[in-house]
Amino acid sequence: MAQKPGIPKGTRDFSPTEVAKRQYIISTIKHHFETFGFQPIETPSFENSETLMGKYGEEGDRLIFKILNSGDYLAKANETFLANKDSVKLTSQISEKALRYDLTVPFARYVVQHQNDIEFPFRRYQIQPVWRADRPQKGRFREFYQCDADVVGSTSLWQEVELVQLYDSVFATLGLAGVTIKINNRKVLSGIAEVIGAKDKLIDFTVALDKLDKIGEDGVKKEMLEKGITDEAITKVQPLFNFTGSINEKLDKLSQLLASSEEGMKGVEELRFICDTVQEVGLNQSVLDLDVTLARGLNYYTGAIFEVTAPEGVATGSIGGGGRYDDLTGIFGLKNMSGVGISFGLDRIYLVLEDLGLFPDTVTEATKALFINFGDAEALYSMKAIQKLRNAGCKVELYPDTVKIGKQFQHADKRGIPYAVLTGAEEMSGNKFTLKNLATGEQTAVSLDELIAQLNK
RNA sequence: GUGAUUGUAGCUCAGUUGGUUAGAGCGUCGGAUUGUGGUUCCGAAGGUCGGGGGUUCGAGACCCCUCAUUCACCCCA
Repeated sequence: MAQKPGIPKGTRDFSPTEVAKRQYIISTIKHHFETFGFQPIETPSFENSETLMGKYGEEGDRLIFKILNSGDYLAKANETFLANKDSVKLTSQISEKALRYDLTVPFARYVVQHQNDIEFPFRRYQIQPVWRADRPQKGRFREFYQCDADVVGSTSLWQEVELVQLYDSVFATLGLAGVTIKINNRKVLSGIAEVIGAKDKLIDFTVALDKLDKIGEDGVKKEMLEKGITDEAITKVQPLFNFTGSINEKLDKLSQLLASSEEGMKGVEELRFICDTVQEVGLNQSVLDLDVTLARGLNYYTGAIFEVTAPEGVATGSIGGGGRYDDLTGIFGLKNMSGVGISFGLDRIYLVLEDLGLFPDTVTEATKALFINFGDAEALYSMKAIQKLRNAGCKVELYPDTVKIGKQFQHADKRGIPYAVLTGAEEMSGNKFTLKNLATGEQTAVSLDELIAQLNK
């Protein structure tokens, strides 16, 4: 028991079935990315630490997996830091590389590094694992996949419109009804903070507001007070706690609230354009909703903010998120390069589809028919047919050992193989094959051509 | 990082106030059944009770430490 091998917490092995299901989601997402004109890139699993550190806030830095330097890494370490157990300072000396924390920052690095070879606006997608040194819990892993689509080099709000449509297309194809695409705008949040005179507390303010549906109105107010936001300011945002109505009604309310804030009004205008246009064009299945409490942790967003939540009743956090970032490449020295992107949380989408039983049966089907092995002569006869079947694109295989027929059937059954092919002396003499449907039990004698036709259906 | 939770067979779990040789279901393997599986019946294998220490005549059970697990918070996909 105790000696049984294991894997690090927050990581997972994937069985053949699980991989098949994951591939199904990935290929759906990929298909839609390409339909929308995005091109794939890949970046390394690990980056130089300075590329990642400081981009996700203090909390983010703590959650980045650092890679120890090779060789005698303590030799160069500062004695004082070591003696004082100053982990933060020591880390920067003994670790120069780190596992990527998301795909957006490496993408920004990529854009800056390859700016002369890129034709802008550049639409790229990227589907790769990322790592976070988090405590795992439900729907939360230390290694998980992100599927990102971003556009850089255009400030046009048509990009935001398209990204909403992209979300909608993917979830419609996956058969996931009742998905809500929530939208907000950083400028609106900034505007609110400005109007209530808490502009310096923007982050604290938004983080608290974001928790409204979780801890309730009183909880949010309490947290805001703890963070030093005044009673007076909280009174001013009172309307936000009961912010209901249609998108247009909400936008009108926001206009009144933010009338004195230039930035806030800009945000409202942006939201109005995106929402109006999306409604005009229409969505397949998803619902677009304006949620002023939507904040998201990443502080590099400057315009639109997106978050996608699973249908009600499914216990999972958000299954996607994204937004507009006007200056992400700025930190790497490339100014005026606005980008906007969205991300799909593969692992969480998997959990939701599994929960709702939305994986098509065909996803996990592998081998179509198993040839029963009666002996070497029969196996040779089978193998000649198998070669032709495979050339014709049929997924078939021969049971490798001459064991009891029952056992071979059982094997096919457990593998979920739908057909068995029997080739004994009888079949060989008539140049036939006995094809048995394992679900119904019915079996028929067929020629090779008929076999190919049957198994290719 | 904070607060809880649970560790007994491959899996899911029983196990009485501390008391002989630690059980069940499912799964695995063998047989009934040498050209017919998924049903049924019979049989078998499989355990350092997470690890270490302690209390006791006696510990799976009680105490301490430790490791692992799951969940919530922080944060986030």
